[in-house]
Amino acid sequence: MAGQKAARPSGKNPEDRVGARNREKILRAAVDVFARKGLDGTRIQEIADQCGLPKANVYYYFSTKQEIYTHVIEHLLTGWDKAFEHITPDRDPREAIAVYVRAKLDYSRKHAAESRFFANEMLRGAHFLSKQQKLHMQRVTRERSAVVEGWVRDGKMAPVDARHFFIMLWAATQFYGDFEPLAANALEKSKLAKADYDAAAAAITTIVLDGCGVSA
Amino acid sequence: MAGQKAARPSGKNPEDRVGARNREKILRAAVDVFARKGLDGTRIQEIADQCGLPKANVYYYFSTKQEIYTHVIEHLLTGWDKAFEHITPDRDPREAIAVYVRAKLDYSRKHAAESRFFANEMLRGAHFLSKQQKLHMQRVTRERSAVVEGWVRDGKMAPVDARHFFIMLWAATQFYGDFEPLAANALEKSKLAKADYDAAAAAITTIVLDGCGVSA
DNA sequence: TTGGAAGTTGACATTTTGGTCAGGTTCTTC
DNA sequence: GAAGAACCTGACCAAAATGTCAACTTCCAA
Repeated sequence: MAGQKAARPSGKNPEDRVGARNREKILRAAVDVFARKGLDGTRIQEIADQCGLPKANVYYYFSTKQEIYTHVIEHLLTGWDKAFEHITPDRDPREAIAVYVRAKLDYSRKHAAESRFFANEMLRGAHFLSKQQKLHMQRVTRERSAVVEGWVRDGKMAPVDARHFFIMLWAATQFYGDFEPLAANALEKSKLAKADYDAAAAAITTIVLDGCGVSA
Repeated sequence: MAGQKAARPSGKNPEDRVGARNREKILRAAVDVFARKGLDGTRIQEIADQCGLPKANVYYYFSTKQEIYTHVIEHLLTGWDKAFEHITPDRDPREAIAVYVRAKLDYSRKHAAESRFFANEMLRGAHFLSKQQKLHMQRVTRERSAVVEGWVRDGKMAPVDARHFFIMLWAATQFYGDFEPLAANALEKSKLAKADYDAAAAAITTIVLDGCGVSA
């Protein structure tokens, strides 16, 4: 009875091999558990349970817990700069920023586990990010900051510091997903609904674009 | 030789007793370790090492790890609403908000461990916050939101959603301390200096107060 | 069809760690 | 100065978790 499993496409090409799919399964489960419990709080047994594999089988694919963790990071960083693609020179800044905020908030809401995992890793000092990964993030940030700086040069925006501007947007948009309990508590709700994210998007966009209009 | 320790004021009043000071020492060390490692990542032995007490002595004062954790939360929440005191109805909103941002960023920088500990707890779902503590935070938020709403009514500010406004300020100001590696990386530095916090304060204040001045 | 590679798994060895305890010292009070 | 409270601590223990292994099944290519 060992090795019993659901019907699968017989593995002609490597991507279809049982191994590839099991790796995926493990990684998916791992994101979730790591996000909730952190690296040390996570028990391999729990990852195993969550993806319906025996623990020893998990160890067949990954030799240590840290190896799983590292792979998860690698996996996640692929989608990190996705929302940035809305920030392009040809676009109207007003619209581009609004769309960016929406996209980020959407990601925070729909991929809360990934987002939290990432936040957790940062909170811990980002020890598991490779030099290369950091450089990638730097490059992407630099590129998109240049776009904002271009807008400023063209007189389409006030002269804001582009990097701090992005940091502010990251912070605001991640907050709702990552620190959901705090945000919900502040809004006096037990948990956030989609409507709250919509309100957040509206508020952030308004404030960032127009300021809070205080009389000078 | 057991019980050997430095000269101390003989304990006339309870606050001076060895116990009180040791509890403090343990709690101080605990904030630091918990902030770096999280609840599960923290070994009592490490807290013990950090405050120069044998592990068994730590257990003399606190019977479980969670008890230490809970005490730390209690301890921290005392200072949570400190920065809020700048938000008062009689003040000019422009100035009050600027000062608030400064104060929060200052706290993030100077008490990075506390701030991270708190973020960590939120990230994990705030399981260890008591109902009472949540209510306290709600009340404080509600009060200060009312102040902002007052400013809006008086025509001193544009009609922003006060709660989301505060959430945004929390997010932005905590980010630099809590996610230092990410912020530093974005600014292409190895670590943040005071000057970076100053720049952050300036940028946040400008953006929030005046918006990024995009042409409508 | 057959041989080796890939995958599976229960049981086990090892290490780590939270927590206990008994026997001590030091402090305070009367 | 004596008794009891407060405090200290090395040596343990039991539970839990990581990681190993050897025997097994399934898959695939020739």
